[in-house]
Amino acid sequence: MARDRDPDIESLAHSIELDLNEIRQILRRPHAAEYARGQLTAPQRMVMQALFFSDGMSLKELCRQVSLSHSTVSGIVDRLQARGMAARGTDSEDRRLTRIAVTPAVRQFMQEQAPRLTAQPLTEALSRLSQPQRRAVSRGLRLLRKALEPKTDWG
Amino acid sequence: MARDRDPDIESLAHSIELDLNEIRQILRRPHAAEYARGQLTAPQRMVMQALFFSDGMSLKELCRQVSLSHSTVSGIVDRLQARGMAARGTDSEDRRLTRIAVTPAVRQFMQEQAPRLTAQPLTEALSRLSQPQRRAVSRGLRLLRKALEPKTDWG
DNA sequence: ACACGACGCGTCGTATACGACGTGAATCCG
DNA sequence: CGGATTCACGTCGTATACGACGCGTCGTGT
Repeated sequence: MARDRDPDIESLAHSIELDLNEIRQILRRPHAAEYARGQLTAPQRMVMQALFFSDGMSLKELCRQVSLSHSTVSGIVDRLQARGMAARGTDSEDRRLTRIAVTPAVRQFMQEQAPRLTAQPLTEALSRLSQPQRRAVSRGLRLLRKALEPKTDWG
Repeated sequence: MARDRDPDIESLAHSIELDLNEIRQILRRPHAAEYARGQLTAPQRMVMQALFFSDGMSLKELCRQVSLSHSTVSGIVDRLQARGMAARGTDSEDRRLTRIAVTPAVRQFMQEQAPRLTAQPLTEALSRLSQPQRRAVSRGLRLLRKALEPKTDWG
């Protein structure tokens, strides 16, 4: 079983793949333009947002929050650090951990700009939808994510 | 108007962003493992799939089909070409166009492997869902994509 | 015929994005 | 208590992914 090659599902998978590609592309593009002044790309903004709402966290925890591999996040933090927007420090409890946090100087600035850190194109797009439509989008994504998660046990 | 900062929508946008990230990550990972023997990454597979179902197409058309910028696709075709799986040729009608097609040698091989070119993790995930759930996923994505598309006119 | 703008493509620089590997620190265990 | 294992992180190599730039080609207008 499960080897039954269902053309309908495969065609649906293809169409979903294209939708995901286009959504990803649209979400990536405006960010670079919108935040060009702040020099923040979409992933950088996500990392800064996660850091801002905490007072320092390990790289591992940061990876979990943004759903990216540690090597990717490490590179992002590198650039953030080079710009003086984030700082690395060794945890005093466990010297394996790296404590990553936004710099105090930036923290003040972020406090005012925090609302602008949210994904604007996405927010605007959602605003154009009705409440039931928004729920449909959210539900569809959560369903897909759940179905994709390997560890999830589907009784 | 439209400047009313709705916390609900922003929170929803954040959650949707996380869902999209995780979906993307899951879809990217298994492909590398699944098609490691064929040396095909997910974008390479998409390009090959598009090429296979046509007898040569321009880079522009290829970009449109996979929703990627021409510079990205150009690089992917470079690697495909280096492996001898795709070929470039100049169009005789319009010398600006580059005619991209799968090599005849690979075409024979692809004919047998074509079914395996579909996104397997996605297909399997969708198989685990019921028909109404699949429709909910599809509908949610289409809604989001439509809402994100800038050119779309929303009466 | 011929500048000239529009178009398609290749390339470069930069930023993701990941797996694999190495290093050092903490933990486990005999 | 010392070796093995595990863990967190940094780094490397490769592959996306994009905008910007430049080149050659086409279409247009005069």
